[in-house]
Amino acid sequence: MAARRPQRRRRRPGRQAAPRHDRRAARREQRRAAILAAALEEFVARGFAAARLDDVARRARIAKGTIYLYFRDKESLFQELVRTMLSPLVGTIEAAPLRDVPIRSVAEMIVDVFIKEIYGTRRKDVIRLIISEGPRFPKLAEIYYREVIARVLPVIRGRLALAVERGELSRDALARFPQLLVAPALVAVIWNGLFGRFAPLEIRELMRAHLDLLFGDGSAP
Amino acid sequence: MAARRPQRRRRRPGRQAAPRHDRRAARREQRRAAILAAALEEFVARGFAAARLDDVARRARIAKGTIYLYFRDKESLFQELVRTMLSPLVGTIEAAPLRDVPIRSVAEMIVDVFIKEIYGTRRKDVIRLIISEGPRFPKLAEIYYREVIARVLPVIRGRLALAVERGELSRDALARFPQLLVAPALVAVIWNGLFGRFAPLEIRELMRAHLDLLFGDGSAP
Amino acid sequence: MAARRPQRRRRRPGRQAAPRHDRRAARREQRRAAILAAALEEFVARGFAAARLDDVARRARIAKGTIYLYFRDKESLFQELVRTMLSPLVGTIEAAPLRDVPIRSVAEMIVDVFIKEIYGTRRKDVIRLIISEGPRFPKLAEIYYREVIARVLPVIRGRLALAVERGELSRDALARFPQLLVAPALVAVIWNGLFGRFAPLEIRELMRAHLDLLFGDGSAP
Amino acid sequence: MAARRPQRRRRRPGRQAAPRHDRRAARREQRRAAILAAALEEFVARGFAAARLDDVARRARIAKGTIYLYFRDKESLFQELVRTMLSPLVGTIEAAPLRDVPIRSVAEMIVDVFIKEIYGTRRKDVIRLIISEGPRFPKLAEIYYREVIARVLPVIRGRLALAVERGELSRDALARFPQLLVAPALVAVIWNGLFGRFAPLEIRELMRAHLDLLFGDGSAP
DNA sequence: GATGAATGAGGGTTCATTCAT
DNA sequence: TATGAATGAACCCTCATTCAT
Repeated sequence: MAARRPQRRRRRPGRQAAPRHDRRAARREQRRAAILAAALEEFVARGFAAARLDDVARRARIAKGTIYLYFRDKESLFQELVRTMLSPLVGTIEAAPLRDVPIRSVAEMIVDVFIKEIYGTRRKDVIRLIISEGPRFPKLAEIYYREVIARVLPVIRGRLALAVERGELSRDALARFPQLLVAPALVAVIWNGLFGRFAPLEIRELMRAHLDLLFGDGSAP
Repeated sequence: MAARRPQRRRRRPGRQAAPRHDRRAARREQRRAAILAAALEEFVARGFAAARLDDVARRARIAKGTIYLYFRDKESLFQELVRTMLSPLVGTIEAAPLRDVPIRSVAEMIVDVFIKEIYGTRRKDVIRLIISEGPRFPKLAEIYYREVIARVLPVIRGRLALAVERGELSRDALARFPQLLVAPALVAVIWNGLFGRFAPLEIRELMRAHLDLLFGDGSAP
Repeated sequence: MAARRPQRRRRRPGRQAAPRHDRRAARREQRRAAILAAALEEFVARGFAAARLDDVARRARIAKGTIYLYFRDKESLFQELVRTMLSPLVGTIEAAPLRDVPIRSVAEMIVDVFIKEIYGTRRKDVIRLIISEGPRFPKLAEIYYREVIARVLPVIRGRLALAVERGELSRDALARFPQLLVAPALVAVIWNGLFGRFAPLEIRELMRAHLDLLFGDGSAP
Repeated sequence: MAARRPQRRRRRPGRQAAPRHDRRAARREQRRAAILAAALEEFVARGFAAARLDDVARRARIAKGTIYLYFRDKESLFQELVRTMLSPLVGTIEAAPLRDVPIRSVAEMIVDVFIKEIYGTRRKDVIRLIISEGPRFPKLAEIYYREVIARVLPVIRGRLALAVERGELSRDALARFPQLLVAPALVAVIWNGLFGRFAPLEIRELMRAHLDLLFGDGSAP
């Protein structure tokens, strides 16, 4: 049996179902993901400056030097982390059929996405990281703005403007400041990160109350 | 009897206006303030971990070792900074005559205080610091919660509950989640810190729109 | 079966005499030794507190940080130094065939070992270090007591007790206080460390005189 | 009564029983002694390098700067400490009527003095300090040698030589190496400093055994 | 590619010494 | 003379980055 090991390593010529190239690329992608996952944990736990690449490497079960084969330096790793975590989310929003449902449902959808895809995942920690480190890394804030905010906000603002046009909304306040829609959700992220131990803030209740204030709760005209 | 105390402190009139002891205490307070001011700049600019006490000292025009005559260590300096910056604000809110004005005015007052005393000052940076560093410094979050949140929030919540009782508010949403009142203002602090260069958010406009959503703008029933 | 282990270690003959792993371990051991040697010089020259790891590194021709790859911290380096220097000596004493030679020869052997293996080597400096720093590093004194004193002393005491039993010694003074045997040698170490410049103490002469006092010099009955 | 305080400060002209000068000198001497006492504690507890003048000052209940009014610097303070502690002892030995008592009594006297005046007092700690720090402070070792060793040793050696001459001693070993007389006592100081917790060494018993070995115990010829 | 030993700049903290009061 | 605040050099230790294997 031990004699077979060498054979496994030599590939029979002309038979590769998956070419060596692909398998390498897959392995590479796997490693990259492992590093990013490890980096997320460490950056979240300690902040950018205090996180140690040594710990990232250990957590990803690779050698410290290997990180530099995948990322130029610590800051670059951080940037890629943010990009990787948040970009997929943008598609979800952009693809949502916002025009075809009542505005209150649109708002509920957006809040739901925030709660499920951000508050309920590690993404909330990434948001916290952006808030924390953004001021020190202009490039980070810029990436986030360009790749997330600048793509999501106009979509939402557009739908809200349409709602005003259609008479679904009697005021243009929300259309002018779409941030008002999710502001409490963001505050919940921060609040629970800081004060969750003392006075946890139930984000679902909070947002229901918020939406009731914005749209009425249906119980009364 | 109490009237005599001041007399003991005054030395013979016309000899020394400020005795040596007082002058020292004054100088000490001045130095402490200078260090705190310098620390604020550096912590805001670089975050806690990356800020260098060397720079704090240089900025305060003192020697590095002098910092340790006023603060036990870097973390202690940070804590004192937060305490010093935020505590005075609490009194303002606590002392406000909230019960005797209509609830919309109360809300406007609170928003005004936030805009003038936080957004318009260095305090907004302290808030940002707390958000950034709080998760890593449980003690910091606790201090802030105990000394600020836990003292201000009940006052506001109480007034909002009273408003519900009095029929000033038709829903109890705000009373249950007073955070909804200032959430957008906090978001404005964060937003402008991150994206002010790309898309500044006018906090006054934002909060007027917010209050209009909550209370109506008076233009329409 | 045990015979196969060596085979597993030897790679194919004629290819690599020393596999990479062994070479690394050897290099590691070499470095460790270099650091310990450098630390000995510096600690002896300046004492624990005043010795600078910077100088240790320079002397060992490595970077400052490298020390921390081999030793947890300064104190740990110090402890390892003491352990490394003294432990090998213990075996020598334990293995000596004390029971089969006359007690005077035993005493001479012990004194010889002290002179050759301690007084004649850097170990005397380590002894001085223990004396100097022991009171401040209880752990150090404990290590030394447990690993050296507690292993050597009973052996010597046992042999002396046997000598009393056998009638080789007419008094039990030495058996009760074996320290009396080497006390002058220790004093010589200290004396020459302090006053060698003014009045060197010839340890061989001193110890011969000492043994003569204890056992007689054979010239007279 | 309070009115008298100012009067106490003004001295009535022409009446000083003790002139101002003397009282100042006395106070000065007192302070100096307090500093030395405090320094002894601190140097003994932490060693020269690790002792902090801040602690010395606090212990002496003076300001840190005041130390520099009495001693040039830390090292100078250390030297003066050693000098002050040991010099008085020398007179005791020099003045002892060594010639008129039997040599065994002389030896017992010397041992007694060591036990009472060194082992039983803080002087043992000073001895330990000299052993510890001497190699790093040649001046210290020199002072000790010149002021203590060089004055005491010849006296003892002389008496021992006389004993040989008189036939009180059959060998000249002790006369040639008077250190042999007190070596075990010195070892006891060191031993108990290091290992007292594990295996205290009873210096009186030890020295009695030692003297018995040197002179016989009288029980047998 | 992967490793992990090695590097060395950098920062928090201490403390002997100075000096204005 | 006495004080104690202030200084700043020094030193331990960390960790991002490099590089020989």
